[in-house]
Amino acid sequence: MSEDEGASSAPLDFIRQRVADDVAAGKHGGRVQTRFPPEPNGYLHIGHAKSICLNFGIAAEFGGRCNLRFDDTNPLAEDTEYVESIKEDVRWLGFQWDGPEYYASDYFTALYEMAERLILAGKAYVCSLNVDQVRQYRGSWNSPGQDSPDRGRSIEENLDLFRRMKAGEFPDGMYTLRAKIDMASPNMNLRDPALYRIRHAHHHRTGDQWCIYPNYDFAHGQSDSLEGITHSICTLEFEDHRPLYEWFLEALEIHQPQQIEFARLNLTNTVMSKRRLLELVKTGRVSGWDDPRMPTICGLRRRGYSPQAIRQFCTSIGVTKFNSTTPMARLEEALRHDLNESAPRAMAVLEPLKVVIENLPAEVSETRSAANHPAKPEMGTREIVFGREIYIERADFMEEAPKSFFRLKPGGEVRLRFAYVIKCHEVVKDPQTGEIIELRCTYDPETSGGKTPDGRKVKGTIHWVSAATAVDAEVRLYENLLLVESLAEVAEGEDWKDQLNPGSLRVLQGCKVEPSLAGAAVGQNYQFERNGYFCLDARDSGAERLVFNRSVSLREASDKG
RNA sequence: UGCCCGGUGGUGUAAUGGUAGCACAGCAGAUUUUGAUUCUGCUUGUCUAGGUUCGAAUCCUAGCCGGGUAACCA
Repeated sequence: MSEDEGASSAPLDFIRQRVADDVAAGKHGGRVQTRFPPEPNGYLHIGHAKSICLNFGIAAEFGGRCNLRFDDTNPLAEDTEYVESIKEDVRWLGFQWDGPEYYASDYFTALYEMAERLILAGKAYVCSLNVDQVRQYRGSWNSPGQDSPDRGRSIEENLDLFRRMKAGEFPDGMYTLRAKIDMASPNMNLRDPALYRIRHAHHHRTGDQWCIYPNYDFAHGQSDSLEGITHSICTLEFEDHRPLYEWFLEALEIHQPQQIEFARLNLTNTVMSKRRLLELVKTGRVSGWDDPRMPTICGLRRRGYSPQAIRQFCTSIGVTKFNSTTPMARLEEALRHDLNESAPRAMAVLEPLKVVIENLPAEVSETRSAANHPAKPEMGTREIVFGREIYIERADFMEEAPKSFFRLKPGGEVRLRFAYVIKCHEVVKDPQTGEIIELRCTYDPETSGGKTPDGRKVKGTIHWVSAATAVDAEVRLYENLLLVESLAEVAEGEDWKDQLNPGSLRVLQGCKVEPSLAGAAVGQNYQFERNGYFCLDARDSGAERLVFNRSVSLREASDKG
């Protein structure tokens, strides 16, 4: 990891401060152990990356360990497809969990035994209320709940019923196991929460071995405890669950990790909820979980984001309890910051306009040397060919240009990067449509390498590719998924999908790229000079077809003519 | 309406009772064979009202505003 990711000199966020205090105080013997606990019911996104960087980062910085644990207590939602993608994404981000990957389902037997212990201690009971009744009995914010009629069931009967639940004697929903806490608690989570529900469902790992499954609250804390977690870091919405988390561990008298909550990441102009992400995939609004417009880790990867850019972004946004929204520009800036350093440069013309150099014979071609990085000679050079016919960007020519436009115009000069200064003499148009189809220019042989020995100023420099050696490519340009910054702005009753940006994907065919790019490898980032950062599309590129994704554009001056 | 949590420039984030700093964005300038990069400078902030203190962004009280919360989801 690069220097600017280091946390050594940076001030500690409130969680790291707390961990540091605990270590200093010798809590847990000075040991630090965290965990990243995804539910395998969807793909990881940039919000998860924040959590991953936090948990793995803290473990690394304090000489501790970090577990990967799948929180798979709901067989209806979970699948091995998600398990595999999550493992791949965590690794790709640059983290390695300690030991094997863990699963809450590994603890089903242990959790079952804990439940029996609670029953034996008179702290849990089997309840026959259905979902609606439970809701009614729970009361409201302003009124206390009522005890379930089964709350006074004997320990023997509770144990018998619970064992028969496990044995599969009852249909789904007939009984639940509930904690006996306080139906009048101001914290709803403490009004006799459900611990176990009957679900005759196939689990992705335990198969049909179980027909009762623990709920999150009963599984999470004890899983943390079983693994010896010291700091259980989660998002803000679990804050109200902390008293329950602690209640179970105290009732069971087992190792007690400290739950600490932080604010999840919100990004502008995109969607982050698993539900909406799934909806985009299912309705075909995007090509899949790894569509380059998606804020998923695999989407960002395919888009061309580097793991270090994502990590750098995650450390730069900080960790607090304040519910904030980070501008998407911030993520993009992190990518530019990384790729500006590391990406070799190349030339590619996205919307080609042919230029004929009239004073250069067709049979003459010149080889020129081009730097792969303007500030890093150690990245070497490559050879590019200059010939009579070249392509330039249509946008780099203007027939009637304002003064502020300093690229090519009729009668004007412009420098071809790494080559010569050319002058435009004639604009050839399609007689029918009036569309500009070709420019007739001459080059100045005295300006080899773009230098002007006579000292005249040529302000504009544009990129180009030679027609003779150019390779065809498809280029995909991306914009934000959402037109609005936040879906909170969408009125009640409206479909949030109406806010999707219809221009989020623009496909350009017939782009002309320099021949060196024909050998581009998946995972290699390039800067196409003056156009942005690009990478080969991992899914749609092939031997016969070059497809490049624009990861992010270059920053652009606002007064560009 | 209860309970819990939060509120520092436009956006985020530091300052741990002692000079309100940094990043991103914005603006201005320098450099530049990428209108990129780099460099320099600038604008903008402690929710409100009381209190404690020599001194408060920080501690206390009240209010205001924002978020979370009443699945057999996680």
